[in-house]
Amino acid sequence: MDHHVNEDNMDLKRGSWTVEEDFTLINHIALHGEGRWNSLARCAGLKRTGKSCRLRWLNYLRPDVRRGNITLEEQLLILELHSRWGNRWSKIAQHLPGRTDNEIKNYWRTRVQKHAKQLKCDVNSKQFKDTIRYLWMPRLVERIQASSNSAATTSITTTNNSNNNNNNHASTSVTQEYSTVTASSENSMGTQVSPVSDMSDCCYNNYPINQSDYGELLISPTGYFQHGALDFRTVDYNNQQNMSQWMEGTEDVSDNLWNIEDMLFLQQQLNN
DNA sequence: AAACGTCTCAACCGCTGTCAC
DNA sequence: TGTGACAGCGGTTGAGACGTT
Repeated sequence: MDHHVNEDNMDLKRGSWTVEEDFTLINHIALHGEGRWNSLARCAGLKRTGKSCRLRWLNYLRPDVRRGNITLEEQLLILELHSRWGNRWSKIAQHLPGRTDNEIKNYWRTRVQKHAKQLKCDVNSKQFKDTIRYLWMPRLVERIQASSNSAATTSITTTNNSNNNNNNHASTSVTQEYSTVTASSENSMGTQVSPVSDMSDCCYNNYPINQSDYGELLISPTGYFQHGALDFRTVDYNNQQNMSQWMEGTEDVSDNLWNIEDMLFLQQQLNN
């Protein structure tokens, strides 16, 4: 058997896909459907493994795939779902329509882990997770609110069309998701509350929400964040320059969620 | 302009789970 | 029950883009 596999592998192509290969794969799937990837690769005349064809289709060629520009709402959802499930990328991707596990994984590695590195703390540490949950995520919610409010204001001043609510659907529903999970997870104080009951509950498309609910989302379920119980002294902030660089951030949306108040708060924690 | 470092993301790899036989 | 084929997952890599000196 190995001999057979090796023989087959001898002329297998690897590396980047060409336009012609993409075209062949798309056409073949349009005619015969996806699945049975090894035989699909053979029948289509592609000198690729079934795995490679599957990956190319799912991550790039599929018509409903969305790439680039991960929105604030999506960032919030990724942070939240990762806090719940860890590196279960495909499971997380199921709740971001059009996004692939690969893209979410890349986002996490390039954006989120970068911050942990800059702070010189473990990305899996409780401190970093709390920083995400009680500083980064509320900041995202604020920004989502701000952008949806300004969008609403703009549309009110330009038109009285009652369908404008649709513009805010993604941001409202995703913050509802954040609210639900924040209230249902375990924090670093060890408070255990009930998990979300059903997978379908998690899909942010399913959540209607009132704008007035936002305020409550910004308060941690136990309130411990407000009174310094979050012990940032255990985080290695000796390199204050690194922290400042992180807070002041780069052009990336997720890097600009910090303002001077956050910095002061963190420094207070250090001094206590 | 060139050399170098860093970042991004598409693609690959190894492993595990599932299913048909 | 064992085995092989395949699908799917998470971790890792490397080419190219981009920024800096």
